[in-house]
Amino acid sequence: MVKRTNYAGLINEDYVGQEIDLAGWVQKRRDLGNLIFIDLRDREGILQLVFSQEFSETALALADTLRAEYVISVHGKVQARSESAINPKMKTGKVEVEVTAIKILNKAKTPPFYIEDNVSASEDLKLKYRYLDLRRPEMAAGIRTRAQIMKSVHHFLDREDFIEIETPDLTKSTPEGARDYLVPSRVYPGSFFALPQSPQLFKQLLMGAGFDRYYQLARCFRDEDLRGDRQPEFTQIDLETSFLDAEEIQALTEGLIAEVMHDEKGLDIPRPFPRMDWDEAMARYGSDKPDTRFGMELQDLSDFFKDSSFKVFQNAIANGGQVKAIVLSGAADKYSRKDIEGQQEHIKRFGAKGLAFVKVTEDDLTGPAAKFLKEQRTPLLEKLGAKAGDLLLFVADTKKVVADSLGYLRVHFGHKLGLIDESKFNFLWVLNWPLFEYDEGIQRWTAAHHPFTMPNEADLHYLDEGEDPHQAYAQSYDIVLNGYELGGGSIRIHTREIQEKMLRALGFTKEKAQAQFGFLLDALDYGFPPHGGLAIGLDRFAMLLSNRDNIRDVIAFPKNSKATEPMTNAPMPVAPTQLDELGIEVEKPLD
RNA sequence: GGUCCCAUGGUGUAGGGGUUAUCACGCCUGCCUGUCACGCAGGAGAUCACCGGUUCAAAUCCGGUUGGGACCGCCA
Repeated sequence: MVKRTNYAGLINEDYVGQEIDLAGWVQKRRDLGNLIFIDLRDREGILQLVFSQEFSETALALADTLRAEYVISVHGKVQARSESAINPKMKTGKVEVEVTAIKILNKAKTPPFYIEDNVSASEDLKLKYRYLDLRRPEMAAGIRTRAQIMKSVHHFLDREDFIEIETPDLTKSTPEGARDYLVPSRVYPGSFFALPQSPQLFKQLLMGAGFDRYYQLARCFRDEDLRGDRQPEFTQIDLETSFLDAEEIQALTEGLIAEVMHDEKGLDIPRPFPRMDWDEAMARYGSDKPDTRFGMELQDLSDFFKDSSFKVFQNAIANGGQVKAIVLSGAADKYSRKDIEGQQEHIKRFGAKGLAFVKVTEDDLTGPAAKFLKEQRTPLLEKLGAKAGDLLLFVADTKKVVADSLGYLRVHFGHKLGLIDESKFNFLWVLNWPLFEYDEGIQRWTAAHHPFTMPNEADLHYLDEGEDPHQAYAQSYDIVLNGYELGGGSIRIHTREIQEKMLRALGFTKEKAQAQFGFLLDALDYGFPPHGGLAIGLDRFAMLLSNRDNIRDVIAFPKNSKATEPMTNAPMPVAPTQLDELGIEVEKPLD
């Protein structure tokens, strides 16, 4: 086989006159009889090849037998196309290669879907033939964006004197957090390793070991149901530092992100990034990861409607809830009553009992709720900054239901109304999270971030016996990008005293705490430095920089939404002998 | 665990009780020397996901199963 001299996708006018050797896939054949055009595709792009008896009779004959996705190598001369033959839609459209020799390296069956961007094949089919899907330029681009990010991260953190350290994948199951993926131990039947949900405790222990600045592109595993931005295995840009406070860690993170944005997008993101307290984010956006590319903020009308004749509003307020609204500017005529009632169905998922709405006309309000609000039209519009032509949406309920519902509607209509500038990258720090959150399912308080998060200094006393720990806020911070939680971190607890208090507040007895986290508690006794860190979701970062809406698109071999892998058919039942060795008996054999 | 949606040639689809099962792309054959969504002529290709029910008659209606997608719960 002849050595390839160039990538097809990189050939341009500079190469005119040169003899080159290319290798790649047949994207398209256009057979005009004694003149055949082949679009040759390789990892860098597509280039037109010309076959004619003028250049080679043999090559022309072989070109006639080419089909889509055949793998070929060619030798030929780069020529400028005549003015009328230039294709402005192609990067290589000013040139073509006159082929004097061709070798068919392999044939191909007709692929089950077209190898081109914007294919409409089902997700399932594309995953089954993932190696074909990845041939599509937009898919390859996502994978390469991911690689670029990793490269920038290595460069930046290496320059900042971080030490890359690997932590175990076979580790210990922990009761807090997500469901573990378990790995049975052959040597100790009945005992299991767990795959790490994150390297959290190991990286803290590395601080205890004195490494001072650690990082890792860490694979993490969580056995929970999937979403567009969640896969059971994913990668974190994981870092931890000693002796830095939250602001210093944030500044460092901003440097890291700015470098990635510069390298990958050529953008200079202004620093410092905007910051917002968690309470404020929830109040203004109904979300702990607000998309700040557009306004339409939630406005609190609880005081305004305190004495309202509208019973729905009044009752919600009397029961300790809220009334909030969003203003859809100029949208009064864009949506029918039916459209809005459709949205009402959507927010029932969040527990909302209803969605009140009015359309603002020149001197009136219309819609089902109008009669209750008409009298207050002028002060209401003034309070909301609304005007004729606007559509007002109200939700009256508990604080959480109001935030979830209006938070969802804000994002939904923000997209629908085209308020979002898709070219923007709005980074935002969300600070001062609650230390705990109430888990309705198991009826107890759990760590909002994780159990090793340091409370705010002023809130430390809430962890004391007899106090209400649930009022405490944490020294934790999330980095948000365009409405996605890109990453998060915190200052960690570095004394045994506070860590024990924390575990007690979470319902651990002293014995259980020692059994589960004894290795950490003991380590804290041996001169543990103050420390903190953060982890960024590499998959989400790559997804957002590639303008995709599913992290599958930036993972070479992802799972489908049912947590299986259609190409290899994993997971699969295993041979009984394998189970015997592990001392495992399966209740209901699957075959 | 729950809710909603989808399943028809290789791919995307039309069809909502009786059809020769629609169309486009793709595929195959032939013709064609400037195409790039090539063109022209012809052709092949579908147990309408599976099982059961209703009916004289089911791709179509009903029930279930399987597979897939989105969301809630769950998950940082």
